[in-house]
Amino acid sequence: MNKKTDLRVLRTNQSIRKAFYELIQEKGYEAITIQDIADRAMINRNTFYLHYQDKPDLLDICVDELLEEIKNAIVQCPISMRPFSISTLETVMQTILEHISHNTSYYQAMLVGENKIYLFQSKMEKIIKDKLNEGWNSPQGNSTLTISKELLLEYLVSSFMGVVIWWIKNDLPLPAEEVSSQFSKIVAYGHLKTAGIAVKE
Amino acid sequence: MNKKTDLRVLRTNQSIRKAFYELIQEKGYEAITIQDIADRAMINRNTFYLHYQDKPDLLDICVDELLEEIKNAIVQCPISMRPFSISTLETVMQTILEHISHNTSYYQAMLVGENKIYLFQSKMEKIIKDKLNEGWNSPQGNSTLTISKELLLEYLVSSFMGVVIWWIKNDLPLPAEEVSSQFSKIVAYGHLKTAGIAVKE
DNA sequence: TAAATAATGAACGATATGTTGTTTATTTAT
DNA sequence: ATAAATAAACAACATATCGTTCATTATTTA
Repeated sequence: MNKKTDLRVLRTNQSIRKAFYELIQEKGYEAITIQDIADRAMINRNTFYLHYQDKPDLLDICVDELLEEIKNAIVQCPISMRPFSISTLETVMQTILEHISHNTSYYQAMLVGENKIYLFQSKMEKIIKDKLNEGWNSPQGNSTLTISKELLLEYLVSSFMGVVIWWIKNDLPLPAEEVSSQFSKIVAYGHLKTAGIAVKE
Repeated sequence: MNKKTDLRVLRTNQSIRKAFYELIQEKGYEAITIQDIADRAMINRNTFYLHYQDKPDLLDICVDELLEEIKNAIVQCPISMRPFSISTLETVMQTILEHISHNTSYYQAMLVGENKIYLFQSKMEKIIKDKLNEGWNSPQGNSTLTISKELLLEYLVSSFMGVVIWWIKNDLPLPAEEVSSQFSKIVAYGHLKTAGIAVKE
């Protein structure tokens, strides 16, 4: 009687999700029709509407479900920005990378290729930004930054996402610990010096 | 007789572009119908098809025209990555920022807000990446980087775009020279130290 | 086994698309 | 200034997708 106990509901729903992720990678979200999903999931087009309002509804639910997992993964990571603690930033990234490594195909569909879902990236950026922002909200009084905090956050989030996406796109070429370790070093010391590139004024 | 001399063509085309940019910001690209554009531009729906194949065609042309200007702006900027020269990176960013400041409304529509055009950002990232990549193509032999060059490029481009978008989003709060100067310093020395934030191991 | 409910299948109106003609208005060239 | 060229307007069309309704069939739960 409960919606989640009826095997038909579960099976249909699984088929829809699977078909949807496949089609996103094949033809991109916008090009997908409800009939496409129904055909691939081998259900009647009408059945789709018994489970989701429309295509954006399906996308939102998929996106939010994945992001909810990221939120849960990092919620207990401690974070401190003043003083900046390398280990905490490293922990956040490593936690996220490890979560991604257990659900690679989903994140591949969401974040890689010309059919990637920019809504997902944008929402994920917000989550990272909020998390990093926590580190500044500790009651230590305002100090005098020579750069706008907003600019700093933007910079940090952008590079963070850049590295994460690079990692997924290249099929996780390095262990999660190594990527997060290198990233935090780059952030702290400047990536050119970290990489061993000479700098001339 | 030439398509570009007939005032009717020019006027109609201008109306279409203007309507298109407005509608992108108002309701987002996907929600726009050809009829919307025709109504706003005060032309017959049919007339649209005399100028563009379809909606994606119009978008592509708008995007590529803007990007062409960016390409032209930075094509003559010298760039060197080994040794890394702060001034060259600074020059590239400053050139781009100044170009943007002369066409703010277009870049606002393309890069800011929930209706931004991710295709544009993605193509712009590629242009920046190619440009930065030039700096490595000088014949100096392979050196041993401690980080993958691809990772480094991804990091650089992501942070570059992050700063640019932040700048546009906040209505160009600082002069272009200052943003590009600070950015290159962050890149070279690490943003935390640049910002005056203490780092603890 | 009976009741509940999920899924099917057919049909519908509404909306947007892209195309094809024809007519009107404007521009260019003679 | 006028005639030829062409852009734009207007109407009509077939097609596709959407979201909904309703009756019927199949499956699951109680």
